[in-house]
Amino acid sequence: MATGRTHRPATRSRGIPEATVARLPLYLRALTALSERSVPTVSSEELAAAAGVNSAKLRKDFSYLGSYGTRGVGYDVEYLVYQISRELGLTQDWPVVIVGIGNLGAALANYGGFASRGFRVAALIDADPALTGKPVAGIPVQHTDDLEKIIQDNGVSIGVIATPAGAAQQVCDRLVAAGVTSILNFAPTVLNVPEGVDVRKVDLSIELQILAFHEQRKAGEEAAAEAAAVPAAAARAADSADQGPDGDVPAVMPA
Amino acid sequence: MATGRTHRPATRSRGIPEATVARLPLYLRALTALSERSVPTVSSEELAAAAGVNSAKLRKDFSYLGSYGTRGVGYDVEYLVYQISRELGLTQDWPVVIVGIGNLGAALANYGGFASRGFRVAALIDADPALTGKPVAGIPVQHTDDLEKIIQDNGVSIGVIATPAGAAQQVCDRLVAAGVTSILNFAPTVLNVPEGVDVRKVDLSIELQILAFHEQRKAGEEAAAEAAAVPAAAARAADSADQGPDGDVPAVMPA
DNA sequence: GTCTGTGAATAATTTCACAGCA
DNA sequence: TGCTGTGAAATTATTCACAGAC
Repeated sequence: MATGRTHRPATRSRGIPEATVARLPLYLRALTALSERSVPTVSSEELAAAAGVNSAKLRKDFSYLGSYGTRGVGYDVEYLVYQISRELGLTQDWPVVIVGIGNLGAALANYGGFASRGFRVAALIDADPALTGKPVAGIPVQHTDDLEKIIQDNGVSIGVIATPAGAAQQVCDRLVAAGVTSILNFAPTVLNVPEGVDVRKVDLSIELQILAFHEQRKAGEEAAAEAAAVPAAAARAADSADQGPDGDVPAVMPA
Repeated sequence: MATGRTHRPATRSRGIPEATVARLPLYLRALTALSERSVPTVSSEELAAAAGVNSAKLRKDFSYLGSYGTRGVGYDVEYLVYQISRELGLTQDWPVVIVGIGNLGAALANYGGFASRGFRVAALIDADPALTGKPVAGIPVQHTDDLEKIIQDNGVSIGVIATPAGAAQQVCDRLVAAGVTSILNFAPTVLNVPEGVDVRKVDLSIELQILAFHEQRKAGEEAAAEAAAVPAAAARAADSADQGPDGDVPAVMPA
């Protein structure tokens, strides 16, 4: 699989930096909460705190969207909710299909956060005939055989893959062939897609691994620091000291 | 590796950039797959393709870990698996608790990707007494009342929150008070934690929203020009050429 | 010749700090 | 006065391009 190119256009889609786009949903959520509490306006400082970012970053982000605030006052909550929703494309209805209705697929089907934000679960699809017809989250599961028809009948352009890793690429290929151009992938595998198709990946174990890295550093800062700064042989000696199981360190060493 | 002192703000995580840490699990997964196929060595080009990144980035990333490759040859797969695992802290056992055993919590409990990477689900915890004692993924669910005891008895330092948003902060506070210092949060809310506690967030709907943004852009540039007049959307040439400027790597995808 | 490791160049992102408007 | 909007500076990340080990 050397074709590589599966990622978004490294350049800004329009004027908006990718990092900013990734934060817009955070702001939107914080704003929605304020809106529900009928808060009329909010300062960059307050909103930033609610979204978990700092205020300079938030103001910079908003500056890419336009000048939607009022100096000396802050931002109008409702207006900003609308502007961000529109910018994210959430003022329209997005039918999505979820493929792979295991535990995770069922969790996704039940997840309220989709429906409340312009996403509509148009269909659930699974390869297991035993599931076909059974309702999950009130939606009957359909069989993979009908995938193409389902996509086309519902005008689906966003697909969610929650299958085992082994099935993901095949499902992806079929989704893309049927017209899907954005894929949210929960399967722990790298998907190959043609130019023009966006893939985002959510990997449960990757996040844990990143936490483990930081956790380990908290546990013993200096020991780890030495290990990497020192030539391989020393590093290896160092860690065979505290590792026992797992057989041993692979014998092959460069140099 | 250049043990030499570049003046780096010692405030930051050791020498390894956060962006690199976030990619190590990707490399590790690709390497594990190669290892299972008994592939002895791999070049940066091949491994990068398997991990979905470009080779210069991969080599740069590895250079932060040390010089684990062999010029003219590539990387020894087993050795690299070991080094990255060690760097990520996966050579030790991490007991984790999952709090909130709904659909998502059950999916996480069943997820094989944890066990295979040094994470051990030490306990499942839920506030619903009806669930208490029932096994999920072979592990009996325990009641929230015992949260502190469970954390302490099992020496848990990593907690996973899969509760509804409303319960997340409270659960988080109790986890932290009981000694947890890393939290993986699936609840759609911003968690407040004291200094020294790491939080990573996985938000299912945020990813979909980012996709919708790009999808909208694909659908028609003119729609976006509705409210705010922007300079014409320069349709930028795609970044088609991705591989090295030298020889094209043979593409696997048949157009 | 091949392929890694890495300085140097470039690009993206964050932060600073303050001008300017309500 | 209070707070936004934004150039400029600082920081971080990516890519280039090539020296050097095999």
